[in-house]
Amino acid sequence: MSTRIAKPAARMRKQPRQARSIATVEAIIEAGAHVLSELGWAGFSTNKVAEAAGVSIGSLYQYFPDKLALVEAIRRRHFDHVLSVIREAAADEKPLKQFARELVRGMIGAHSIHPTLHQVLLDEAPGDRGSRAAHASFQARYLEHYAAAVAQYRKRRKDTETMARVLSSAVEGVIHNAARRNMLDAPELQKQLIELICAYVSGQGVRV
Amino acid sequence: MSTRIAKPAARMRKQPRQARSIATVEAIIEAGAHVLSELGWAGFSTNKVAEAAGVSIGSLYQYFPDKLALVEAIRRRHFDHVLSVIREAAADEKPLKQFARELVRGMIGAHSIHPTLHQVLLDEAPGDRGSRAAHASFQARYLEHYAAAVAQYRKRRKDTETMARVLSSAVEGVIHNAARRNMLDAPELQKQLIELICAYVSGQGVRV
DNA sequence: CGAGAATATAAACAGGATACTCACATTCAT
DNA sequence: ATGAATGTGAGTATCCTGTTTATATTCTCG
Repeated sequence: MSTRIAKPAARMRKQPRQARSIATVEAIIEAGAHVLSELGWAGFSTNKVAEAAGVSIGSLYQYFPDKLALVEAIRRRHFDHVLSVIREAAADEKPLKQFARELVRGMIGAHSIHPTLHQVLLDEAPGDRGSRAAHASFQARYLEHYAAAVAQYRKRRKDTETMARVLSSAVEGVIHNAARRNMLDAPELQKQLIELICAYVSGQGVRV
Repeated sequence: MSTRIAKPAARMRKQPRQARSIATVEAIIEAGAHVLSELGWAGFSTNKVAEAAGVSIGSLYQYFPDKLALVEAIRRRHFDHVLSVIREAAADEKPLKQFARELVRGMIGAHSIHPTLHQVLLDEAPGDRGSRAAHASFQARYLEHYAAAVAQYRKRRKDTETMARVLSSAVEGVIHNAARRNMLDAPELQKQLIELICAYVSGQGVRV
C-alpha cells in the first residue's frame, strides 16, 4: 500500500517498465488514434496499427491483450483530453463571450490532430462491458460541465440539462462537420460558432 | 424517345418490370438502409442485406451490379427525402418560428426510421467516382436552401454562407446525437432545438 | 392453354483479410 | 555477464466477403 497506481492504466498484458517500452506503447496508442481517425473502425486492424506505429505486431500484443483493450486506451486518452478542455472553459466565473471563445478554441484544438476520432469513438467503435461504464461516466461529466456553464449564464433554472445536451451536440456537430471539410481553422467559422453559443445561451427565450 | 425515364434510376443491372420485382427492389433498398443504420458500413454485407430483405442473394445481384450500386440507391433515396424536407421548410415566406418548427419536425421525421443512416452515409460509406458528383451536388443544394432561409431572416448579407454551414451542421449534430440516445421525440429537446435556431438566426450579432 | 420471358433461389467459389501466437533475437539494468 | 525486459515477424487458423451460375418458379400475353 505504499505506491499507488493513479489509473488502472487500462487493461494491459504487462506494464511497460523501461523508457523504451513506454515509448512503444505511446507510439501504438498514437498510431491507433491515427488509423481510427483516418480509416474508421472498419479499417482499424491491429496489423495496420502496428505498421503505422513502426513496431512489430508482436510488440502490440505484448502490452494489449486484444484489440478492444487498445481501443479502450485510445478512448481514455482522447476523452481525458476533451474533458479537460470543457472543464477549463467552464471553470472560474468569466463572461459568456470568453467562455465561448475558450470552449471553441479548445474543442478545435482537441480535434485538429485526429479530426474524426471523436465521432468514430462515439459511433462506430464498440466497447467491452467494462468500458460502457467508463463511457457513461465520461458523458455524465461532460454534460455536467456544460450544464454548469449554462446555469451560470441563465436565470431560468428550468431546462438546464436539456440545454446542455442541445448545446454540446450542436457544438460537436459543427466541429465534426468542419473537420470533415478541413475547415477547422477557418476563422469566420470559429466566429460564427462562438456567436451561435452566445446567442443560444443568452437568448431571451423566444416563445416557441 | 417516346417514353422517358425520369431518373437514371441509379446503376442497375436491369429494370424491374413486374410488380413483384419492383417490390423486391424496394425491399432490398429498405433492408439496406436498415442494415446500414443498424450495423454501420462495417457490418453492411450484401448477404446480410438480402437476408434482412427476406430475399435470396441472387435476387439482389439481379438488379444491383455490385455493392456500391446498392449504396448509391440507398443514398439517393435518403438524400431526396432530406432535401425535400429542407426545401419545403424554406419555401414560401413564413415567420422564422414557423420555419424552425417545420425544419425540426421534418428533420426528426427523416431520421426517426433509420436513426444513424444519415451519418453513416456521410462519414463511413464510400462512393464510386460518379457518386461523388451527386454527393457534392446534394451538399450544394442542401446548403443553398439553408442559405436562402438565413438570408430571409437576416439583414446583413455578409456571412450568409458560413452561417448556413454552421446552422446546418449544428442541427444535424443535435439530431444525430438525439437519435443515438433514442431521444428523437422528446418534446423538450425539439423545443430547445427550435430555440437554438431562432436565437442564432435572429441574433443581433453579439460582438465577438 | 402454353411458350417464352421475367423473376427468384441458394449452394458454391475463390480470394482475402483478420486477430492473435510463438519461437527466437536483441537490448537493457545491475 | 546474466537474467529480465523488450522486440520481431512469419505463420496459423478462421471467418467472411462479393459474386456467379445453374436451376426452379411465376408471370405475361397471344
